[in-house]
Amino acid sequence: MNLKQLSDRLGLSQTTVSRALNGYPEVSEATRERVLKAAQQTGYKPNKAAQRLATGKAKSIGLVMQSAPEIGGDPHFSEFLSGLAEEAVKHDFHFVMAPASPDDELNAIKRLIASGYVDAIFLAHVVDPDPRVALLRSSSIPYLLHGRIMGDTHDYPYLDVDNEGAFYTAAKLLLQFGHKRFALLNGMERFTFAMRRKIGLEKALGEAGLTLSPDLVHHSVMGDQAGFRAMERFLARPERPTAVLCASTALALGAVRAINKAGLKLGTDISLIAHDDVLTTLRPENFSVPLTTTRSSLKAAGARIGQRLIAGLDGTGDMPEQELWEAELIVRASTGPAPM
Amino acid sequence: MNLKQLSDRLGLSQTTVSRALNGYPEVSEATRERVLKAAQQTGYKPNKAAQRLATGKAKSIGLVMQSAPEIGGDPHFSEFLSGLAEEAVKHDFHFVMAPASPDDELNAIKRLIASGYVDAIFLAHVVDPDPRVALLRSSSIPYLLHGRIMGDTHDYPYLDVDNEGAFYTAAKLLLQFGHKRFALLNGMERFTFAMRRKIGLEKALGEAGLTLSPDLVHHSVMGDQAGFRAMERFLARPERPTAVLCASTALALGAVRAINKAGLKLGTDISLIAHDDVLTTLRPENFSVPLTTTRSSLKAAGARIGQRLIAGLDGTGDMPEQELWEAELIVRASTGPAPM
DNA sequence: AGAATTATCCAAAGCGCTTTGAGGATCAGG
DNA sequence: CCTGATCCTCAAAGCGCTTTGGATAATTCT
Repeated sequence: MNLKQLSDRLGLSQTTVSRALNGYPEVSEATRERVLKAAQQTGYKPNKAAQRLATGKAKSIGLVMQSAPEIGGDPHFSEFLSGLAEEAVKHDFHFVMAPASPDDELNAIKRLIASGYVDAIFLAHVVDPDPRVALLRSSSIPYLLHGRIMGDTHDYPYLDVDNEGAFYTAAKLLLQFGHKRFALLNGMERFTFAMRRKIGLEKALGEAGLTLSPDLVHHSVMGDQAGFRAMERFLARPERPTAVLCASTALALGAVRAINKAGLKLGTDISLIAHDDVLTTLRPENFSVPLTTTRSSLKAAGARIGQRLIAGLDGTGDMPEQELWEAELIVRASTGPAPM
Repeated sequence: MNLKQLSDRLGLSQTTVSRALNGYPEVSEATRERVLKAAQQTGYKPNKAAQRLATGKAKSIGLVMQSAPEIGGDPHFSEFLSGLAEEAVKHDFHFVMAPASPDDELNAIKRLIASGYVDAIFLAHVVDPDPRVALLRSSSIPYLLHGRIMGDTHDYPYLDVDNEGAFYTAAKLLLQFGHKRFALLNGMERFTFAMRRKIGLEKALGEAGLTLSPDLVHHSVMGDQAGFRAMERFLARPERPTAVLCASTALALGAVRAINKAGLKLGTDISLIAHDDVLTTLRPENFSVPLTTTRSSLKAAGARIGQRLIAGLDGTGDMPEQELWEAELIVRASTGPAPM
């Protein structure tokens, strides 16, 4: 069923039907009702591609999804997506996901923009320098980053968590407890969120006259396996760390296992703080020793990004261009005084 | 840059340019090369919406994503998606995700079909009866299910894991070990995969003259928290189970924690087998006591589904309509003889 | 050389929608 | 009864692409 058929059936012109459907004032209430009812009955749904072609708007936001094996089943990604989705569904938006191999991401974005399929583009996993950001900047399509590039230039729209501040605060707490030897289980080094977390930690240590030993820093995907392995290595060192910062609860899961296996007691022999993205499947409060965390909901970030993007497109937008969310420090049992 | 501009610039007609670009034979090699080069230089990318409108094909597959809070950040979903994506990227397909609140899913599918944005539809989280399947069946759009409805009718295309067989086999192993009291930590009751797993377990028990106590069956989302709580309840019962089947490693994670907390030894006091979807972030072999599992990669399923869907659209397809994958039983340390 | 192919290229229609610029009713006021 | 204003409705153009049915130029055959 298309517009023509529907209007023929109603004995009206396509114009009138289209206007009735889209809420234009030039059509009488009686007619509008008749049209609406007929559309309902016949199950008429406008063809999006045609609509898109005619209006230039598509109520859709695009995202390229890196389909690297390492990033594939990332629960962080899906958690974020679910927030985005929740917001999208409210406004009848959908997303177009263009999967791309990592080396082809730039082209994927170009294709996505040129395709005319999307009204706006969202980007995550920011690195530095990030050619994708440069591309978006020079294109005319609205976009929004989850994360920031490094440096203090704020001439692009983003939503980010204050990762530096989060780990700075976390480190401060551990320093107060008298810890001196810190380890860091971080995400992939190329991502700016990981860089900033490291910087936050180093800053706090620096203020206490300490430095972060490169041997006690680990960068990897944020899975429990990586956490376990890295932690085992850390614990095997002659001077093992007494305080650990983890970039995710998944890493922490592995780390805790290594700690248990080594016969150490979490919160006593060794303190740990993890960043908590509030993943539905892995809650820090449910660890055998509940985890102290810096918390910031990924899902909420997704929802907020959806909101901003959509509002921007609707022209409703009077949104801040940049947003920096503070993470909450939630103290639980995994942190305690440094052992003597 | 659009077709008209490009052809003007080349002094050719749109027809010729279009044909050159799409590999039709009616154009000389010299011209084709000239066109291709110009397209390259100007960065011309055909407008997908227009292409779609003209051809009816869009190289895109649609999926409605339930945006229920419970299902939101499901790592199973993203694991699957990553497989799908990997396959899609190979063939330059993309997906259109239509988020939908659970009570509106049917409409979301209808909209997606009518939108003309997608060439095929994929569905997961099959329930029974599943109105979505009925809808797809009666529509003319190609589709594919991940999972099956109940019963033995095979008149719709699907890819499923033999969940019944997997849990049957798992239960058999435990029965051989002399276990008599079984518990089941399952996914949401309404999903057919959960139903089938329960059936598999019951069948094995039935053959041994045993029955599954309803008090030792738990249905919930597959997160560690739910696993922990349910397991704690099970262990608090006067006659606690000696064997547990878990529908996911995330559930198992919680269950194991409860077991540890109760001071029981996994693989000795209590045996556990989990279904392993091969999530990147949670590997059963990395549990403190490595988990015996029934394994079937979700990601591989995603890839396979992408492959079938795409092949079907290309007409390349000579694919089986139905596929049932057997899960492998991988025995590790979490299973052992029933305690005396 | 003239006719019949064949190789190239083109004009125009059409996909389903929105939107502009007018035209036909309908109603009130003179 | 006629005029101007107010509603309502319509025909047609256009969004950017593919594709059908010719046309023109180049090539081959007799």
